Amino acid sequence: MILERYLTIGEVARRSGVAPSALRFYEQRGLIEAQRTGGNQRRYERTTLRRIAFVRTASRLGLTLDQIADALATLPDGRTPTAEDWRRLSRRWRGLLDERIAVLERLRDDLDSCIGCGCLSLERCTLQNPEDRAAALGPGPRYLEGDSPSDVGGGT
Amino acid sequence: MILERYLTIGEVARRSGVAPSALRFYEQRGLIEAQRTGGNQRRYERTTLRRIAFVRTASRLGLTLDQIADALATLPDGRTPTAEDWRRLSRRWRGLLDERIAVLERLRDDLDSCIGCGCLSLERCTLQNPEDRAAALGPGPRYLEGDSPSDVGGGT
DNA sequence: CCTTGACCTCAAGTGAACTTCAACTTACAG
DNA sequence: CTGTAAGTTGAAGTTCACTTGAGGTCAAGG
Repeated sequence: MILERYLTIGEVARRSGVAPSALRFYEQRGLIEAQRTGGNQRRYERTTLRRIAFVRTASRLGLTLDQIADALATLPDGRTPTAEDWRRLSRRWRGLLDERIAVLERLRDDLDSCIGCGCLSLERCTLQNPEDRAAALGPGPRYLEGDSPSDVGGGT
Repeated sequence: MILERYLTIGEVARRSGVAPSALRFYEQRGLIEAQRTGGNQRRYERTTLRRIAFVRTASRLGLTLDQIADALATLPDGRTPTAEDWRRLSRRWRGLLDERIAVLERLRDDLDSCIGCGCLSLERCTLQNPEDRAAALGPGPRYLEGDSPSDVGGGT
């Protein structure tokens, strides 16, 4: 007999906005877990929704799934995490966000001065400073946020 | 034009900080071009350095190479681009940057209020608002679910 | 002439975060 | 009991921006 009402993967997907395939993927990566029915189907505890919320939010902030897994590993083992547990983890994002905003603002200022001269000179322009590159956005294009940048890139 | 000193791919790589393999890749994607020697080696015009600077900077701002190619396509055909040409293109980045910064700031504010409660609640938390999410990641995760997670009141 | 280092092409690999596919199996309403 | 929606697996595919590797050529100095 099932006292607690567990959630199927479809229910979790609907309520979290995360596709079933992504949930399976998260499980594979050790981010979430599930019970199984006799017929091998996943059944999620309700607290998993909060865990997924954490993962999605951290992901939006630009953390990799590995980093998120690390953060989740600091949660208490035996018991269901409390609000304070989640608070503790979330607080760490604050600094990260501040940093990223600062990097973008610096980039914007540099851009302003470069628009002034139109140079994009490799020798002089701050925009071309390789040191900044590491700090900027990590590898590859991370569009953290949505813009359909197509209206800037031109075309269509 | 015969007097112009052309640059080898290695020289361009050193001066631009972009790896030779990346330069070949950019060429393949139509972002830059080069003359060839009798022995089929690339020789770059000096103005190519500025073009590469543009590509790298736009890339740092989060534009895809396709979008950058579109932008470059608006440069005048016949002549070497002037400082004003580059200025015109760069100006369009300004708005993009502003937008991105604004989004991150909003996210930070939301985070602040969420840290207050530690909830990360799917029902209440702005951070979990699916509308934001659609805008969040551009290409990539596609959810086929059209449901809003606002069903079932009581919750956890 | 010979060696060495820079260069060439094309194909395949990388990594992040998923999605899609094929080929089943399970859960449950009627 | 049966039809079917929803679930299962593992492998492979996707996108982006490159890098790496194999196998070969070119340019320049001694």
